[in-house]
Amino acid sequence: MGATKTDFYSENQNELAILTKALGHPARIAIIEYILKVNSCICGDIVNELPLAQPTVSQHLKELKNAGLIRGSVEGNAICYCISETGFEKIKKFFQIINTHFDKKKNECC
Amino acid sequence: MGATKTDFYSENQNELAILTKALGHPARIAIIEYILKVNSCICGDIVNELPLAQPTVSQHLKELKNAGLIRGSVEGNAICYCISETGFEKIKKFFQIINTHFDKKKNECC
DNA sequence: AAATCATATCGTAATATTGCAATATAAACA
DNA sequence: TGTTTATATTGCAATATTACGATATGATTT
Repeated sequence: MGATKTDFYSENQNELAILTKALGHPARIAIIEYILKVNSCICGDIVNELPLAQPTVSQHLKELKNAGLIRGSVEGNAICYCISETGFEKIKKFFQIINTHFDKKKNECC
Repeated sequence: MGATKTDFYSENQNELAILTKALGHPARIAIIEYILKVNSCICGDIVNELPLAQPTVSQHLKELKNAGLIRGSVEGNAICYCISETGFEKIKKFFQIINTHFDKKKNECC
């Protein structure tokens, strides 16, 4: 018990869940919004922006990176983070399907 | 430790995190996709569709409903679930901002 | 080479989530 | 009224997440 039955679900379902789960924390939403604002930044910038310790921010960045929502490139002794299109493209497709649902069927419901 | 510092983040950030968190599980993605396919259904239909016990499905439905992603209306002794626009509209706005980011700045990055 | 700066990793405590058996609730039907 | 049907709630075990201090790594600067 307690462990998600990942094996049962489709690859696409698991992938989508990983992406949305990565966004499912206010700190990570704040990080994404901050990067959107400044275009690119380093870990230390986010530590100054959020009420979290450096290891915590580093961990959140790791999760966003693993999900494919941000990208990090070595820039001297720092690491420059920016938004990655690959992850967001996949989520975008999912929401396009939902929009189609509302448009076509007008969401007729009980 | 261990508890999210909800107080610090903006209402919009917390709300977005709740919505994406609710989608951040393959079972709940599967439930949303199933409802999209059949338009509306009852809890028992999902129990037959997924490898999860009835209480587990009920719990996932509760989370999706609390987040505002689905709606449930009493239909005799069953409850009819369908997709709710309110929740998805909020996520949609967030992704529109991200799309603007890619369009305008062409995501110039280090 | 030593100090500094930036980030990652480790270890751990607090908390949250996942899943289910058992049980409760509530409507429909015989 | 008793039974069936459909869903929700409770309680609990297993697991996962969140957060941070301490520490490691690795590049830059003095």
